[in-house]
Amino acid sequence: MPNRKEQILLEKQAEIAKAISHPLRIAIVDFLKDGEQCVCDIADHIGSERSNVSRHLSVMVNAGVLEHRKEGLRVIYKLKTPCILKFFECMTKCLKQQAKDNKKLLSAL
Amino acid sequence: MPNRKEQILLEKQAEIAKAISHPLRIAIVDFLKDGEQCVCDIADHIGSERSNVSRHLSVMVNAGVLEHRKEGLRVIYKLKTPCILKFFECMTKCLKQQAKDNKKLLSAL
DNA sequence: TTACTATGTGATTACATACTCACATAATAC
DNA sequence: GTATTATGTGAGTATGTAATCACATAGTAA
Repeated sequence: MPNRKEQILLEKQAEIAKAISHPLRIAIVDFLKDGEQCVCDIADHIGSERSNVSRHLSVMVNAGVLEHRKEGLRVIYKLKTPCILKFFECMTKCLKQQAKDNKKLLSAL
Repeated sequence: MPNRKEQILLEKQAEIAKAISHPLRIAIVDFLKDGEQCVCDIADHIGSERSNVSRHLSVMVNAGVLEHRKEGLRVIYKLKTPCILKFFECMTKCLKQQAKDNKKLLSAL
């Protein structure tokens, strides 16, 4: 039974996790780790409609994962906090652990 | 345009992120960081119906975030990979960064 | 056996999300 | 001015999710 403050923290944390809980959004963040990009290049890279990509990007901006600025016709998006990349290291670690467990299970059969 | 292998990796990563992208699930993981717990104690602690908690737990088990074992009448859940806790450090860092940005913005007005 | 407890699941409802298409807006070039 | 390009958004649809209730199952105890 969390109190009001804890509840807000939980919701904020959930919002960040939710912001990257989609394959396209993970691909976008991974693409942006090498530097900022415009919507059109992001869309080309991940292979999805620009309107769809635009929506995914705004979700991540609202969660505080990305930031953007206008530059002529283009809108440039980039990672807001470098620590978001640590998520990916964590997830890769978790997946490796899972793979190891599966292997162990498999060889035990 | 990711290939098949990359696509699977993206989906797995998204599944892990999705597994903790809910306030109750974050509260559960946070509760379990101090040790394994049964469903009833988890439900009591986070203040939600057992049936609901049971479903949240199974989502996290399926994503490989938690594991469980039976002990008499109880089913005991615990964190599968300790690295999942690093998620929380990352998220807290991101939130602190956001708070700092907001403060800066506020004082600039 | 019966009674009780812990857990999980089917069915339902309400709500959220992802995607596509068409269109609006804003900046640029001519 | 018109044309073009990049981006974002409203509407619609299809799908997914969370929560609740009722019930089934499995283990325990008497």
